Amino acid sequence: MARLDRSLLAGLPPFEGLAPADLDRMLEHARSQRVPKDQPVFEQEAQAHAFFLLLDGHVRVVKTTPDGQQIIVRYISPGELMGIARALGRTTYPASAIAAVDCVVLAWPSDLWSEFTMRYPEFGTNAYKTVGTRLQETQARVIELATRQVHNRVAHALLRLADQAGKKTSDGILIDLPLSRQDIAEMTGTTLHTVSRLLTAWEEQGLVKSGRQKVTVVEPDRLSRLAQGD
Amino acid sequence: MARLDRSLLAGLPPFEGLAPADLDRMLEHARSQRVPKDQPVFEQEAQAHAFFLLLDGHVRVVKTTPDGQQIIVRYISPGELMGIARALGRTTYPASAIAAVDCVVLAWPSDLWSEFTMRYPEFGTNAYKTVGTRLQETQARVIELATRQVHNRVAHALLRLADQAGKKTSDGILIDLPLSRQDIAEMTGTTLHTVSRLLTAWEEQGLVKSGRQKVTVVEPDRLSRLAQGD
DNA sequence: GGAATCGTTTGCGGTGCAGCAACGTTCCGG
DNA sequence: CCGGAACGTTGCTGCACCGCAAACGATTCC
Repeated sequence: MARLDRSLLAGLPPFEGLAPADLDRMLEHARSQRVPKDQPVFEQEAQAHAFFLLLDGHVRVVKTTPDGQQIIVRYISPGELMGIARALGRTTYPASAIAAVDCVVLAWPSDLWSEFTMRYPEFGTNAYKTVGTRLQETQARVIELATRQVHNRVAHALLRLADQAGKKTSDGILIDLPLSRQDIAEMTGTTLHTVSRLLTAWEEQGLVKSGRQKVTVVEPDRLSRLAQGD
Repeated sequence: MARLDRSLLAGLPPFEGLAPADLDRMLEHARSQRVPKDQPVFEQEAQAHAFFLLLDGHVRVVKTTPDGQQIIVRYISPGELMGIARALGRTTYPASAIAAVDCVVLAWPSDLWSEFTMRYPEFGTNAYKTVGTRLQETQARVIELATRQVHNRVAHALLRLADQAGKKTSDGILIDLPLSRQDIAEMTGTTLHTVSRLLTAWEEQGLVKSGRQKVTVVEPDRLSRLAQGD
């Protein structure tokens, strides 16, 4: 097991306000782990034996319906917790988490969850704040699905991704993870065909540039208007 | 202020596992309040000065979009907490809560939230479990909106309401609160027109009976098949 | 370097559902 | 008891979007 450096983690949201000594104590129980691209960190319905912190990379959280359709619930960025089934009062994972690129994660046994939240209340507070935030985000998504059209939702999804995983380039903001039309469709509740048509149309208007598993937002402002308004 | 009887509250989910003496201490700070039908318990964007427990009645939690569209987030039943903005790390209410019928609620000042969750950890645990449950429910709704057709969603919504506010009658399960076509539409992300068409079609097939602001589920099983399957 | 695979594009047809409009029905208040 | 408001129904029209199918480029793997 690699030696864990406290200084890399002290600033992260889940550990905000936590005493350095307590952070060290938590890290003693953590296991660092590499997860290659397209490999699962954890899988839907499996026993939640561990919870995780993403250190590096990007993770796709996916729910599969009984009839096999997939929905991308969210993308996890470095510094975020995931697989915190215990915080939801569950013993199994409600979704699968797939490494979108090669990732590094920290893993703790789920048994430690209640101990951590009790012994380190700052951590507990931060964790529950995360759940609260995700509830609000998810509710916003319900609203969007119920009231907005596909092109609004796709534009909004691209903006969120650009914000979350964007990398400045000469062309604009490159979404720095492999992102297929199918992925975008599963984020927005549509089909890859419709996404493809939208992207080619937007490319003609100079709003975005896109290629195989790759999207660059060229004009965030105009895209933002597309997302909200009209 | 009416005298509050502990025995009426001890069994409720939010107070599960809480010592009777602690429950009494919490009730000392509570204010009981009548809310007439169609009146707000709290309103979206307003300062979250209080959190509530519904004692009697049914409350509609509604979000209004910037452009004025409304979405019914959920219905609250007796024994449930609501307006717990503090648990989400917010200072304003993310939605409005409207009494669907004459209601009785218990109200506590929001300032007591952190005190309660710290001093009575069982209450804190229960409250955060509520948030976790709602996150899962909301995510299930995202899946449904993204993958199922309108008639599936409407059927499912009716079944949930029947389960939550159903009253056995000779005809079947009456949803025991005023429920307009518009309300159902706002729960499922469609229009009152489509809901009306669906209900008349289902009435012809003997699945439901419905009238002005009133729906009775006659054949839950067949409706359930409509909700999931085909 | 050629074949197989995967992601993408694009045309075409079909349809689920929204939007509008008109009308009917129930309820309520003066 | 009457008039109006609120809720519900229903026909028609349109179109946003899906689903299928076929073809095309880019990648990967022998």
